[in-house]
Amino acid sequence: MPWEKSFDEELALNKAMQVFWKKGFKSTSIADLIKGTGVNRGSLYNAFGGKQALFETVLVKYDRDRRRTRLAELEALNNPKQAIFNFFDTLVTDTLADTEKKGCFLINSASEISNHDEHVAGIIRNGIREIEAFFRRCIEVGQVRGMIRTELNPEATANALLANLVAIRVLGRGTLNEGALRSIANTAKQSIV
Amino acid sequence: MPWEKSFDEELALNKAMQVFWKKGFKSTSIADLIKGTGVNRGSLYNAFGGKQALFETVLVKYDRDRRRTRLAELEALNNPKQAIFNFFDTLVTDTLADTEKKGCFLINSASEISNHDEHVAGIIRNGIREIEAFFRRCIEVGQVRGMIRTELNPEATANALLANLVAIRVLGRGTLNEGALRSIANTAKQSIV
DNA sequence: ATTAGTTTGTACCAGTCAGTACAAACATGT
DNA sequence: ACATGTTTGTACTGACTGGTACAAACTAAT
Repeated sequence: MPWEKSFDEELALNKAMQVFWKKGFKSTSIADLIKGTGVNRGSLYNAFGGKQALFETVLVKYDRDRRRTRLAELEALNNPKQAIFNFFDTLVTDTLADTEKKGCFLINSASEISNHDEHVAGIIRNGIREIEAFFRRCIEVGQVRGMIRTELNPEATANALLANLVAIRVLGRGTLNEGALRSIANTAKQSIV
Repeated sequence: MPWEKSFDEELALNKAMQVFWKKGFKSTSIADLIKGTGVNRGSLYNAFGGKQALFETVLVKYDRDRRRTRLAELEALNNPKQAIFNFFDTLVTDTLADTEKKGCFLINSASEISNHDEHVAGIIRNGIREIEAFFRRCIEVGQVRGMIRTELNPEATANALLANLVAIRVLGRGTLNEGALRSIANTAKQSIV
């Protein structure tokens, strides 16, 4: 009967993710994916469909495995103010340590959103919206517990935090230096104390 | 002796700018540029060099004709607080009116900065730095004149304004809706009152 | 009218693009 | 040992990539 695949599908997806993450959809060629994953042409098309389908799979995987688990992790701290502080501290640390200047796959995709169809755009919008919702929940809970200023509008403040996140991710890929990035992260943190 | 060009070089550059602006460097093909400018292949290479050279020319032109003159215009108001308010109001208006979702050419380029060489990266960084410097000058002058809170750190606040600008430009291309964009612009304005 | 110096249009190049076709390789079930 | 049905590697497709070559078209000076 069937024959087992000679490659680890999960591993290949993760490697494909790295390639798309670093280069973006348009700049990634099938040849790049073959090289990056080690999976040959036939198997790649057989297992994942074409470039578009693979990108979508990998973006959803990123959104599920990284963004979602990361936010759940922070929310599990059960300390909303610390969650937001932790978020921005880690954000800057990661950005500075990221020698490949990959940034955030979701936000990178958002900035080339016009290259994608409505379905992918929906995945992106949803991911971004959930980040904003995470910030909002943190603020609301923090306010109830008296850890965050109650005069803040949770919605507006969440949007402001989102804006700072996006700017750090976009400009952290080679435009701004460490000092400026830290400054923005600091503004984000100060906005809720 | 020589023969006058049959096309308006300035006009062609502006049309080429539109194409690169909308699609980005990597996604723009020579065929796109020929169609967009109306200039044929031979003349295009003759007048502007290759794709890379044309992009650089057009980016510098944008930086000079748009970013620089816009900031000079605002600075000429001689009312720093109003300049910043005006900046963010116009920013949102423009973003919402921008049916092509082009965003800002400079910031678009910053988000694909890894596709470019060091020279182009320098142009981008310089443009961004000058925006930040504009914000900083506005804040410092505003503080001297008692129009802006003196407890604000001009540098940090300028970076925060820059962050809000970038987020509106990036997420305004199809990720966020009007309400969220206005919310971010409002946060920016509120941060200096 | 001839010449000189540019510009213009088109044909062409080699390389790359995403995607397909398909035979050979293969491990399992009989 | 054989049949089964999937996986794998490679050759190939036609379209597109950025860029070049070059003859024809052209204007201005002689």
